[in-house]
Amino acid sequence: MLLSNLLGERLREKPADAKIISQIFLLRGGYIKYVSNGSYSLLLPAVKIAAKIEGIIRDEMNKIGGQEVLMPVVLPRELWDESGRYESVGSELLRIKDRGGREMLLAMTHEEGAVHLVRDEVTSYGRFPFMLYQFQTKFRDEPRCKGGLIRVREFTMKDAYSFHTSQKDLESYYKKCYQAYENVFKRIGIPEVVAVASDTGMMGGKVAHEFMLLCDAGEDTVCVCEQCGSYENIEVAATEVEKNYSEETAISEIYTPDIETIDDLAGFFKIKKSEIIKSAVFAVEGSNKIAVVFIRGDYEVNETKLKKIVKAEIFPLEGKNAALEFGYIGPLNLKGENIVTIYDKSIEGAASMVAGANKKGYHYKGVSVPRDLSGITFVDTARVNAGDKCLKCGGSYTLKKGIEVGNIFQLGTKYTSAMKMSYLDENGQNKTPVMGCYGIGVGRALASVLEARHDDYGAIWPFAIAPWHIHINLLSGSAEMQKAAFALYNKLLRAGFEVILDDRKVSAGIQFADADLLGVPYRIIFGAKNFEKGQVEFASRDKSVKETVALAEIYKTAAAYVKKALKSVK
RNA sequence: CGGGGUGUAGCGCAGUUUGGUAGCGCACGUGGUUUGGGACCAUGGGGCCGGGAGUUCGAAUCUCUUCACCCCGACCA
Repeated sequence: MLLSNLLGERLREKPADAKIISQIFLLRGGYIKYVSNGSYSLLLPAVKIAAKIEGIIRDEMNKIGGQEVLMPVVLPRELWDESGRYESVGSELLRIKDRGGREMLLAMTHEEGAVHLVRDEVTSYGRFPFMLYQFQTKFRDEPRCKGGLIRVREFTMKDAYSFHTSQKDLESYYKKCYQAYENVFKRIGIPEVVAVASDTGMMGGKVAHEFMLLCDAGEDTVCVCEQCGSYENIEVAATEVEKNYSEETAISEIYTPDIETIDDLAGFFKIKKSEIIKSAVFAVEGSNKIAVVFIRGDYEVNETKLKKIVKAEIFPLEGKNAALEFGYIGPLNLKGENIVTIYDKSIEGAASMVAGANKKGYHYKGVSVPRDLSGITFVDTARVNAGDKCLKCGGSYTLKKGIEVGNIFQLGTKYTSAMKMSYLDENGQNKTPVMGCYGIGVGRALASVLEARHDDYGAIWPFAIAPWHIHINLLSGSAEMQKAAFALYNKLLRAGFEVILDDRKVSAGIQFADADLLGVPYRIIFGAKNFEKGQVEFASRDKSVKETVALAEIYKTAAAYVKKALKSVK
């Protein structure tokens, strides 16, 4: 490739709307071009990197017995009606109509498609287990996209689906896939990706892991215990709340005008937040019920946990409601129709607490949960705080941000039973297969590598996924030097190496800056001064190699480095 | 969907307060001097000032409206 022919403008300045490292360098380096909210065109460097990432994923999927397929992006509504997801999934699912007015959808994931693909054919236990996968465009109508390729509406995803005759078999395959994922992330250059125990969300199923790159650009919060090496998504992480409550005291009603927030209360009573019972109010979707959660003042409600408890979508409620006195809601004397009260474990046994009196301008002091409330059960709805105790080892949690690059789910029979897939077992009995699914976002993986592998000037692509192996800078000089550079370029190409030659007549500074943005692992520099002495410079992008080589030797040197690198990534 | 902000050339921005010929830097074309970390001189091309409606002799600038984008929150596989 001649750089003079490469499409994709490289920018000197950071685009105003770009916020995170990978987005800035992808835009500045001419890898991607913004089209509209959450969609980008990819230019050659990004396409080449994505293809290499796909190649590595494909290799690892094949190694665990996967077979590649390709399903349609546009699916008929009927298929999603079978699983119930046409109704249950919200507006992230883009619903469209064809010319005949038939209802279609842009598949955002392919459990339905995968079951449809195999259910007529695989009707005997002898055909199990198997896994199929594809690389395919997904469209998800996200409410808010950001971060370049980190969170987009249209993207390429590797999605895989495995089918089994037992949960046990699924579990053993799940382990293989887990290992395959670790291999993928290692091979594409981000071995630091960790597996995080996670919620299964709308996918259903029991066990799930997210593979996360821990970094500040991440949108998920991961609860990490350094002591025992456990990683959990904050959505599922649990802790045992530290309790040391004071003696019971008599209850009294206190006039607290305009003291409505936890901070104000703590200040007013000169107490800690942990001495307050907080009330969090949520609307429950699909009913007129209102869930009121009583939780200790130093904790927040984890909405994922709450969703599971009320078995419905929930939305935080603020402001006016006839039955509730916002700012003064408490567990005692709470009246009102359609109110569901939920008590978090953090207030179990709590005494001498401050809580709302359900009367405008008043709070109670001296509330004792064991004494003043009866017949209640406590559930875990609390969002873990940094420093909380790890349930596994007693260590203390830290909270970190992470980018979810991939995920794996044990789905169980949610889709196979809903879509009436069955097979005959050894005894001629009808059985429902057990499913797993496994995804990796290719573009997100690309962006994640960039988040982890860059310097102040641009990308430092790991060799295995770099768009080119060698970048030749041809600075201004004699016609003879030009000839030599092109001769080397052609020789390397013929030998099968991927080479980009900067043949533009621009200053050295521009050439170097653009080379840094493109992040190619090895660089050969033809400059007049060295060339007069019969030499060229050979350097690596990560600065670990920099040597001046005789012109006669440069092919050998470059080929040796690249061959060695090629071998190491196999 | 709620709160805040921004829309002016491919990119980064000024101009809007106080209405009066649409500007600067980078990028791009041409000629020349340069050439190892984003050179310089000269010259040129590129704009419905996000869209619509209004006020006005006159609107990038004032009013109304609409759209898009960004940030915080909500949502999210």
